[in-house]
Amino acid sequence: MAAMMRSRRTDYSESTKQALVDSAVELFTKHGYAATSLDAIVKRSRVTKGALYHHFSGKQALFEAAFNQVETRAMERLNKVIVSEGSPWERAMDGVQEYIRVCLDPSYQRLVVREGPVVMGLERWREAEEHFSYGIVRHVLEQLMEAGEINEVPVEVTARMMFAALSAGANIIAEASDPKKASAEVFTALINMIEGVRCTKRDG
Amino acid sequence: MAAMMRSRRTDYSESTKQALVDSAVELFTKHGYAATSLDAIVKRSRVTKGALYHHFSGKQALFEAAFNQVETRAMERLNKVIVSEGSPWERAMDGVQEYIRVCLDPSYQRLVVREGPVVMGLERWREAEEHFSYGIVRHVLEQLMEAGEINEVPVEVTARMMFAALSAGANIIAEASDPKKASAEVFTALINMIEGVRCTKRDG
DNA sequence: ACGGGTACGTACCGTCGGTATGTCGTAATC
DNA sequence: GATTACGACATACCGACGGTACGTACCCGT
Repeated sequence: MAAMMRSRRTDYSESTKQALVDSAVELFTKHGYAATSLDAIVKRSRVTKGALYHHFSGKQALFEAAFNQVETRAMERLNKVIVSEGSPWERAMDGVQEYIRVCLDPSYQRLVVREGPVVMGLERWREAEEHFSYGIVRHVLEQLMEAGEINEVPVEVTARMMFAALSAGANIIAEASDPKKASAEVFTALINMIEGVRCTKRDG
Repeated sequence: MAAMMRSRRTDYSESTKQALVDSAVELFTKHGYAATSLDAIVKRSRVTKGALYHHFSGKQALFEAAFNQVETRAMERLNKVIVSEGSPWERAMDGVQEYIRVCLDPSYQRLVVREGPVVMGLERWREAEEHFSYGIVRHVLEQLMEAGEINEVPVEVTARMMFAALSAGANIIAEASDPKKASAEVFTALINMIEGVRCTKRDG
């Protein structure tokens, strides 16, 4: 017997759920969490609050769904770059550049970087970041250490702080009147920071 | 004619206003901006909403008053260290250590670092930070460059990213089970980052 | 003493997150 | 193929909270 056929109802259901998440991402990005009413979200999704509360337990849960969607998309982009060929150092540099590009996405900035910790609470946010962007930064850093590219450093702490510097850099670029110039400056500033821990035996 | 005597009424008025700000700082720190109701604040201050709306235009304005109080106290501590004697490099290091200590204040973390940009909006927050902590970081960095301690770098960008790394480091320490160890790790990680831009002609 | 203005207190309104309940269509069961 | 059961919503409503309108007591200069 063939696998149970996917019912039409299920299609519709997932479609509305996806519509709710999409609307949430857009409106939360544009106006922020607090300034976005559920009425606005369901209106844009052409459903009612009944539908929303059928799929999600509340406003926070909807935010987390939106958060996860944005994070997942960002992580997919990053992973492509990280696993490509090249030396660990090169891949790390490519990763940095790609992450800066990721941070230029307004949704990523607003939902993940800025409002995430406030809305979800620090604990849950950290938990989520562990599986996503921060986890990647940490992974890259560990690979660099294993490859002998950089000195031994407290990984956890360094990764977090580098991650924060990265996010801040992305914010600068996003607001800059001259993104090209800002992007270059951020990149050099980052390189400088990383040079501080780079193994002295190697050269550029 | 002598200067107008400070009336008893004015004393009372400022006292209530101060009580409102103090309550705001405490409750916002403990439960966050959204989870703190005005009713709770006025109850703790033993006044009513009429008093609150007489002194402040709304919840946001009250938050900014609390924000400014926390920031001002923090800045006073930092300025004492920065203007003390010693070489630019030493003063900078002292400043870093003191700022880490400042960041251990839960009010500073919650109001200034985390909720500030979300509640006040990025624009107003940046504006405020320009006069406070970020302004100091930038100032120290410029002094180091003038003194020839570090290489020429894009000041604005580097200052912002260093500032972000600092804040992240403070967060780590605040949550760590072993604050002493975390504090040491954060400090070394920071030194590493700064070493990346330190002028190579000099030695430790 | 008295008019005026400051510093509040009281009562109320609109909005918004959340809930309880009804309804309609589809899918499993016989 | 009629019946039943359940999933996927819609509708109506509640309580909490931010904000407003208005009233009032008290001080202060004249």
